[in-house]
Amino acid sequence: MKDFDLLFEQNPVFSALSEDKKQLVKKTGISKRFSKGEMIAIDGDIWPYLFLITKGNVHALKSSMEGRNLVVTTFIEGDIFWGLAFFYEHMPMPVSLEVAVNTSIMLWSAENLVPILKSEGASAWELSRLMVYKMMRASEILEEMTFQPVAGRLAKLLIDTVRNQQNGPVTRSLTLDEMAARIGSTREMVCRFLHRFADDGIIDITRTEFRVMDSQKLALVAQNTKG
Amino acid sequence: MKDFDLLFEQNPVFSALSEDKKQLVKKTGISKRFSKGEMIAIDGDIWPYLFLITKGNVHALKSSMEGRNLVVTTFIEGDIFWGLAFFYEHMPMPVSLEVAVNTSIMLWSAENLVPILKSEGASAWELSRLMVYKMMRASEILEEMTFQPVAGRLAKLLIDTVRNQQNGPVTRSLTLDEMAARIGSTREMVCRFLHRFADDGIIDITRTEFRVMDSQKLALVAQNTKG
DNA sequence: ATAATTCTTTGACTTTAGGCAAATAAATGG
DNA sequence: CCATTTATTTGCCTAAAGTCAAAGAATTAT
Repeated sequence: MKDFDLLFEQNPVFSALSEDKKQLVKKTGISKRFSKGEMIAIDGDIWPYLFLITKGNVHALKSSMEGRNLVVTTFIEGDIFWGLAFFYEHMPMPVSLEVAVNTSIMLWSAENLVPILKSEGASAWELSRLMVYKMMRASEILEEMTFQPVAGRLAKLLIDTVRNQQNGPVTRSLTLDEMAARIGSTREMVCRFLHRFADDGIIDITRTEFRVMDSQKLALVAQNTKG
Repeated sequence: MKDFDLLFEQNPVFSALSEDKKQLVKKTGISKRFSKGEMIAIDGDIWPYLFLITKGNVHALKSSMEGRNLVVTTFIEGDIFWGLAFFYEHMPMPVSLEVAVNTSIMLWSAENLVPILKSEGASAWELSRLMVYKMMRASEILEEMTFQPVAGRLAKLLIDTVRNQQNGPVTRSLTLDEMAARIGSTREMVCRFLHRFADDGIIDITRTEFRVMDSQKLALVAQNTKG
C-alpha cells in the first residue's frame, strides 16, 4: 500500500491543482474502509461523490434482472472514479461498485470538490482527459461484446491474465463464474471453451491450473480469426 | 439552420469561456462542409480535432471486419464531438464519423483549442460533464446490447422514432438495414420482428409505412417483459 | 413507361449461446 | 479425517440470432 500523499500527487487531476487547493482538498476528503463483497454504491443510486482508491480493488458491474453480471472494469490503487451525480445532480449510477478485496478509499462530495475543480482549469482539463480515457475503454468493451464471439473474449481474458504472471503453469485464480462475469457469459460456456482451447493445443488445463502452450494461436482467436 | 453564434453560445463548453477567449476561439475555428455519405474521420485515424455541428447530422459508427455496422450515436446540430487524439496525442478514433445528410461543421485543432480550454476552469469543467454524459450513453448502449434481446432493442428504436413524429401513420424513413445498424442486428431479423409485432397487434405495417397501435405493449417489449 | 436497382419479405437451415441436471473433484471447517 | 460446501465438467436439450437464397414490391434512372 502506497502512501496516500503519494497516490494523491500521482493522480493527474489532483496533482494539477495549485498548492493551497491541494491542501484544501486533502482536508475535505473522508477516509473509508470496506471489506470484500461490500457495495460502495449500487446501480441506480444517486451518489454525488468522487473517490480515490488508496488500497485494494473495486469492480464496476452491471447486472441484468436475471442472474447475469458483467464486470465492466476493475479499479485499482490510485484510480479515481465517481457517481454520475457528482456531475449531474439527479443522475443515477450506471453501475454498481463492489469491493473485490478489502479496500480503503478517500471520498469527496460534489459539494466540496466541484467548486475547487471548476476554479482550476488545468485540473478540470485533466479530469476531462480521464473521462475520455474511460470512454475509450467503454467503447472497447462495447465493441468486444457486440462483435466478438465468446471464444474471442475468453481468449483475450486469458491473455490479459497471463500477461501479469510468469510463464509457467498458472494457478487458476479466477473461478469460472468470475471469468464468465468478465466476458459476459456463463460458467458452462467458459468451461467448454477452455477445454476446446485445450483440445486445440492452445492451452493445457487441469482442474486447478493452466498454462498457455501456444500464445500465438491464442492471440489469433482473440482477434477473431476463425481459422 | 441556426446561426453559428447562437449555437456557439448555447454550447455549455464554449459559453463558459470569458468574452475575449470566445472571440479568439471563434476566429480559430475552420468551417467545413460535407455531403451525405462522406466520412469526417475513420475508425483508427489519429484525429486531433474537436468540432461543432452547425447544420446536419453525423453518425458515429463501429464496424466489424464482416459487414456488420453499429450506429452508436447520432450527433445533431449544436452537438460537439472530438477525436481521441484531441485529448491523447497518439490515440486512434474508436469510431468512424459518417455524414448522414449534408452537413456543415466548425472545426478546431487540439493545438489551437486545448491551451484555451486548459486556462479556463469553468469551460474545462463543462467539457468533463459532457464527457460524463457521453459515457453514460455508452453505458446504456452497452447494457442494451448485452442484456436486451433484439426484440427489445427494436421496440425501443420504434418508440424513439415515433416520439419525434406526429401520431398517425408514419412513413418508414429508415430502411431495414439502417434499423439493423442502430440495434446491432440484421435486416432479416428486423423484418421478422416488425411483422411479429404486427401479428401481436402492437403495430400496423405495410411495405412503406407503419403506425404504432398499442404503445403500451410496445413499451413493455422495450422493457423486456417477455409476457 | 420500361428497365435497372434497391428494398422488403419469407422459408429453410446453421451456428452460437445458454439452461438444467447430474457426476465428480477440490477446498474448507470442524 | 470426515462432512459439507464450493467448483468444475459434461451431456442433452432449447432458444435466439444469423445466413443464404429466392421472390416480390417499390423506387430511380433513362
